[in-house]
Amino acid sequence: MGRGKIVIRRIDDSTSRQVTFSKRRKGLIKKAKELAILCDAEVGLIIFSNTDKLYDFASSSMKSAIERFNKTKMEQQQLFNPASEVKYWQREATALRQELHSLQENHRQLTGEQLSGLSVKELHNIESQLEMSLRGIRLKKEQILTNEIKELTRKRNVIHHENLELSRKVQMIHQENVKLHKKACAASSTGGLGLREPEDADDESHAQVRLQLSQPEQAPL
Amino acid sequence: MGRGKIVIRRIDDSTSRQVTFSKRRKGLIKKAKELAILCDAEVGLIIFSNTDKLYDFASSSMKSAIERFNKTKMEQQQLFNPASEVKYWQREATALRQELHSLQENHRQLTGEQLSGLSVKELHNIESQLEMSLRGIRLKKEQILTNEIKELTRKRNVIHHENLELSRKVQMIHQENVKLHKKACAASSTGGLGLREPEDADDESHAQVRLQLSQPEQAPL
DNA sequence: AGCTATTCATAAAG
DNA sequence: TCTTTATGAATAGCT
Repeated sequence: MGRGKIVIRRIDDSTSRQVTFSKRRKGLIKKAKELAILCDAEVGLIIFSNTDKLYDFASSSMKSAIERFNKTKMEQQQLFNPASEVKYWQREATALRQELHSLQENHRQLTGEQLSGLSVKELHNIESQLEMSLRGIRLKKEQILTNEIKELTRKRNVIHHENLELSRKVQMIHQENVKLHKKACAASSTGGLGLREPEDADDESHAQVRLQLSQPEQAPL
Repeated sequence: MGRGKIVIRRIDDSTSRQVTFSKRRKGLIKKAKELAILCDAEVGLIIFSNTDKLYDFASSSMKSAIERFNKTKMEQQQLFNPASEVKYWQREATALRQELHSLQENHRQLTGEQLSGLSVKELHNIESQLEMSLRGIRLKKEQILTNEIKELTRKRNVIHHENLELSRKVQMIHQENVKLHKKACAASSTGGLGLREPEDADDESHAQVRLQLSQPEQAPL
């Protein structure tokens, strides 16, 4: 699978050998990973370059792979002198792993990743469970949204009332000014000068602006 | 590198998984050998199938590879002396516990047990995930049911055809009997006795029963 | 390190 | 499992 076919024998040129090692090592580790995942296998791979550099891959852990290997080969189980504490932690890890696996399976089923080997009845149960979960999720979401809407409505009402209050005050001030103005006019006409009655002053024109908000309605739900 | 592209994830179907395992294991071991020869490397490969069967390859010997691995690792981080071995397993347990907790939380959320503290966005994501799961479940269920319906339809057709065949045979037998009966009558009238021509005998009356089934229709879906 | 022309590995089907 | 075949991947030989 290259520009040309090659014979499988030690590559003499050290540079080429190094390059090929680098490429093929990567490929080998990739394939080891794929095998472990695709086929649910435990894989341990140890590679020493001819310059004594170590590269390794283990689907779970190399320790696990080696121990399993030794156990299976029924060889020296005394390779690591097992203190009782070690055994304790090993058992702990085994138990946790077991629990993890069982939960992972359940999770895969719930996620719909691993549905083979399930009966219609089992599928139906999972379906029901998912439907219930979905109802729960939606209920919770609606609760949150409802609360947010309520809160917003409350704030809007507060602001609306503040606005009404302000409008009223502006109105009052405006009327006060009109009264004062009329009195002033009466006073000036008594003074004999025929001045044109002025419109509202520019300063006061904003009092005419009605900060009218739409009426708050009851929030849905 | 096959008829189609595949995603690297656990193969659900155990038969396919087994087939793929067999092929890829061979390929992996071949490449491990090639790497060892081409690049003058020491390679050790341990593979356990998900049925606990061991396959291995070592360029020199597995013992050598493992010992060299342990030696290198020990030099690197003293991992396998008793004191740090305890620490190793403690770390292992901690990591597993962490993974377990995270998965448990995810699971609880998916199940709708623990929804507090989630934002609407997060809830929406979970909702989408659940909807996808549900679609998967339903698809799978429908597949199974569709297959069962197909199978039943097939069987029904087979039985229907068998029934038609039987009806035909019964008809033939009936007609044979009618012919024989008429001959017998002719013979007896030649004999001069004015006997009344009889109806079909009781034994033959069942030949009239038509075992008619309703026409099989195409199954839905 | 990249880049292709090739060879290889293997997914799917029988 | 073994074979066949179509295709996607890996990689040998160059730059």
